Amino acid sequence: MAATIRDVAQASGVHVSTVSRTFSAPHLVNPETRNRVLAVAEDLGYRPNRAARALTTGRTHNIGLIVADIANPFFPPLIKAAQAHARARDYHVFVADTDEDPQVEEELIQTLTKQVDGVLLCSPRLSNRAIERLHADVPFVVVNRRVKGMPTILMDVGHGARLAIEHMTGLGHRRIALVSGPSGSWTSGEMRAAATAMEGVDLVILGPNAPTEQGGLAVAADVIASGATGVLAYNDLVAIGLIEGLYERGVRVPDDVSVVGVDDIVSGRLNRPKLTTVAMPTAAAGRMAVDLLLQSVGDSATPTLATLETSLVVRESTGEVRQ
Amino acid sequence: MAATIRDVAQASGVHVSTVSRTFSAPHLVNPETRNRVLAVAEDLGYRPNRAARALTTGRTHNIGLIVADIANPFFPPLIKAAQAHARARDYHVFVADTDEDPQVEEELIQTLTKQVDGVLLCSPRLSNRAIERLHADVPFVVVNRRVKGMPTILMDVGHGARLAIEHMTGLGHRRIALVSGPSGSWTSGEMRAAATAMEGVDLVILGPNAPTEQGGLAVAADVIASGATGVLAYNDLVAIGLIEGLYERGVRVPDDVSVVGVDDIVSGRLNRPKLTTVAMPTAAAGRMAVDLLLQSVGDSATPTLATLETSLVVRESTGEVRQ
DNA sequence: GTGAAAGCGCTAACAC
DNA sequence: GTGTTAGCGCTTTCAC
Repeated sequence: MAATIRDVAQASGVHVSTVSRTFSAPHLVNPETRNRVLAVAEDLGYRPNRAARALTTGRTHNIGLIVADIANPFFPPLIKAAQAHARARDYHVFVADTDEDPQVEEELIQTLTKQVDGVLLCSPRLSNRAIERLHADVPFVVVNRRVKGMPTILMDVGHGARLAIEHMTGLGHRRIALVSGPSGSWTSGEMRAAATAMEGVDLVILGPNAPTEQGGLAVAADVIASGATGVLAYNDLVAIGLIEGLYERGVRVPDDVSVVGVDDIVSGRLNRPKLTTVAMPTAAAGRMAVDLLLQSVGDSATPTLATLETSLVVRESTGEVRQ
Repeated sequence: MAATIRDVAQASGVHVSTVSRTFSAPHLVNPETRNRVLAVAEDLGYRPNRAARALTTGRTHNIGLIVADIANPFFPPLIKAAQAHARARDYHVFVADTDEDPQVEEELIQTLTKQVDGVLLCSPRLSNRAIERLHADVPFVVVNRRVKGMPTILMDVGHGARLAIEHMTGLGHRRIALVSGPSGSWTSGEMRAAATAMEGVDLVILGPNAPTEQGGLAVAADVIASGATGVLAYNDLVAIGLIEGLYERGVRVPDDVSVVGVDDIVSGRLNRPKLTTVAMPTAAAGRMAVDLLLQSVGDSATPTLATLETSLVVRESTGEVRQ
């Protein structure tokens, strides 16, 4: 059995409270005693039990990170960044995957609340009502979704959509197709709003579509039928599927049609043609979400909204319109 | 503040132990009482505090999952599967990323041990000595690495390598290049051993190489110089980089050279040419690792070795040798 | 600066 | 079948 605080106390001839202090309030203990305790602790391989500590302090030093789908390439960079950032602040992170199921998500959060100081909700499927209810038990930060009065990280995909469309009109494209995502998606809504508001663009909206390669593949025929020469896809997966679908129908990218994705996942960089895309600041979002969460754990009454900028990465899937 | 066991006891007119029993040993309590307690608990939104429970039972119902790099596309399917499987068994999972740093890894495991019942180590960078030392404090399962006397999940990449090479020789390729991975890698060693043992193959080994797209890109010139017409790459990332590098040098895949990867990451399916690859059973490995871990938590004395089969997925990056 | 003691939320003997 | 009690490993008053 691993050493406990009592073992250390006994072995160093002080009482448990002194040992406790040397770890949680070192300045309160005589340097000499402190060093002795530290030496013994080192010797015994003692490490404070965080769970036991949590019982009295109310701080678990854990956070929960809930994403829709770990295997969706959009998430791993966010998870990685959030985890690294949390750990640098001495927090461990539970990660869980809801498989896009609201039921699972709610159940999950409930069993997690007691073990964490807060939860990071990434693109939750839960209703606002459910989120607000759960919020009574544990602090939240939501990413890419708006829930009133809740700390939020948004990625400004509307701006990215504008950049993408301007990029294409700059290349001479007039008729632009927006391949939208699932109907409930906040991101899709933002893209649509931004695109619709732009002037001098002959916009056609296609969708809703599944946010996957399949979704892109399936919409290829519609894109061709629409007569658009420029396409902004809901995300990179859709863009890649679409390019594939166009290719199968003898339409070349970027020669015949230009395609822009959203997210900047790894596959887009690896693919040929390399995908022009709206880069989402996923890593930054992960870090900032952790910061916001840790901060709102301290003082609960500060809902904040942070909007992170997106940018356009021009690669090979866009080109000048054919004469 | 959330309801505790005492609140429930008081509100339902029984003692805490009875409440405790209704949750952890329901059969020991009178159905009538049990229902009453359950109703009150539901009403109060009571959920047992798992951390507190762990303090007395010694079972946290958490596991740790440590991977080298969350953003490496090899891992997310494993993480996803392990997490889902664990949760189905009422376990939560901490996931952590060591960024390939042994120092970080060891420190991480140490702070995690008290909060988990066991740790899943995926392709650890730690020395065997360090692993064995840590093992005194917490059960482990290691994936794709051999540590004596430790429960292990291996993916039979040697078999996959044989399949890949046979596939290429079957297409008429005689001279085959093995683009190996980092020198310490168990996977790379297995591939090499399997390839070397094959007869009737004119094998040339290139490497070690970085396990990344860059590694593949950098080795392209050597592959061409080697005169090989078939290549087995350390993993898909390397294969994709290599194809890119060959392409830049005017060498076409599969027309001039056939390339096989290992892993079966998403990008390989999305890329053109779609990658022929040795599919690693990552999801199955994740699930099985959890099973093994949970089992070895029960009875500590059963180190087991499970070897999972790999398979060859033939897609578009391999073809008949040019006449 | 250090010790004593209570208590965090829960389980596990042991009584009855 | 249920109550009583001790205690898991730790922090935190409160004394001294």
